[in-house]
Amino acid sequence: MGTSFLGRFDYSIDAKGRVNIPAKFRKGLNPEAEETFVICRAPSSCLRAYPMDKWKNRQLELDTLAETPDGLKIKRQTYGTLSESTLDAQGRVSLTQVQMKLAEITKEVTLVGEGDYVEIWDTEKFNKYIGLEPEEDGFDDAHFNIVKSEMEKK
Amino acid sequence: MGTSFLGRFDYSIDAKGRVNIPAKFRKGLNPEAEETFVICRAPSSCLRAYPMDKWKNRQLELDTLAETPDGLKIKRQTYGTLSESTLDAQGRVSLTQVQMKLAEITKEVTLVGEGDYVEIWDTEKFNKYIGLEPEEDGFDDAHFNIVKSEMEKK
DNA sequence: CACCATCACCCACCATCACCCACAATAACC
DNA sequence: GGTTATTGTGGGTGATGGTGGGTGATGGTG
Repeated sequence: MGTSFLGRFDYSIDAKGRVNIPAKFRKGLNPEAEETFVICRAPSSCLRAYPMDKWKNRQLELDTLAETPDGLKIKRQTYGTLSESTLDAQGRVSLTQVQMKLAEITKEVTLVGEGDYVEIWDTEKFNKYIGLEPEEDGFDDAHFNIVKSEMEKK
Repeated sequence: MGTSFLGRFDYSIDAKGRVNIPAKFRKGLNPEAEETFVICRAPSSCLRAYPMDKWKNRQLELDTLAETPDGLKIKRQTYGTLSESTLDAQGRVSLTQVQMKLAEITKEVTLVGEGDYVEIWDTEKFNKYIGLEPEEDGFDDAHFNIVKSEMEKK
């Protein structure tokens, strides 16, 4: 099975593009994942790291996409930023230049466990996105929009 | 079986039209492929390289196309840019003039593993296509369009 | 049949990455 | 609170992988 990834962790990326994976996540890894993550692009120009076993499902989804302009683009945008990375002896994965450029990662990195996968963000960018600065982030708007649309369904 | 091709790799093409195939992909090659790729045209004016064994399936698909104007055109556009290329001792394939012209390949080349096949692009062209510059690329739009159309099916 | 261009094969160099070790900082434990 | 285990960070090095060029065989052309 493997446990699900939960929690936020802040690390730094070194000159070789290596980022630490939280010990907690490493311990929860499925043996079938073979210590390997698939890292690719996700919405809002961030990265997602799937342990190998979980990635399989995601790939199945991608492969069923029709070869429409949108379908092709999504596939290429995903595969075109993708890499496989196996944990080194210290429990790190490494990012490619392309991935770092896309996610605007420079030095500080934030990992967010979201169940089956881990998102990798530039720390500053992520803080802005979630609106660590109170009252500026649209959290309330998004929340109330959803509540509202739920109510309209009924 | 052979593993599926995954990941992006950037190389350069030499004066003889030779492009490297990632060591990772070579290792995943099926013995039945006999180190040989079939290279042909794909949507968006790029190239696809199928290992011989996987190509067979693609050819079956093509052969079932009806002889409508569209069907004929697709077949001729595919067969008309096609070449077979066997890996040399350094693990490279070579592209034809026609293929390079079609894909606008000059020097830098990007290979994208997409499961059963590998796409070959001019690096600059590909970066523009996938929108490496964040927030300008329509990734989110395409993503949400697909999610939306999935929801509408249900 | 002679000539020339092209391709397949061979060899040599250099950059990059995977692996290894070493240390610092933190957390856990007694 | 002191000691030990764990976790995160950084850097060196040898093996592997990518690039470029030379040469003889092969096939097309006049």
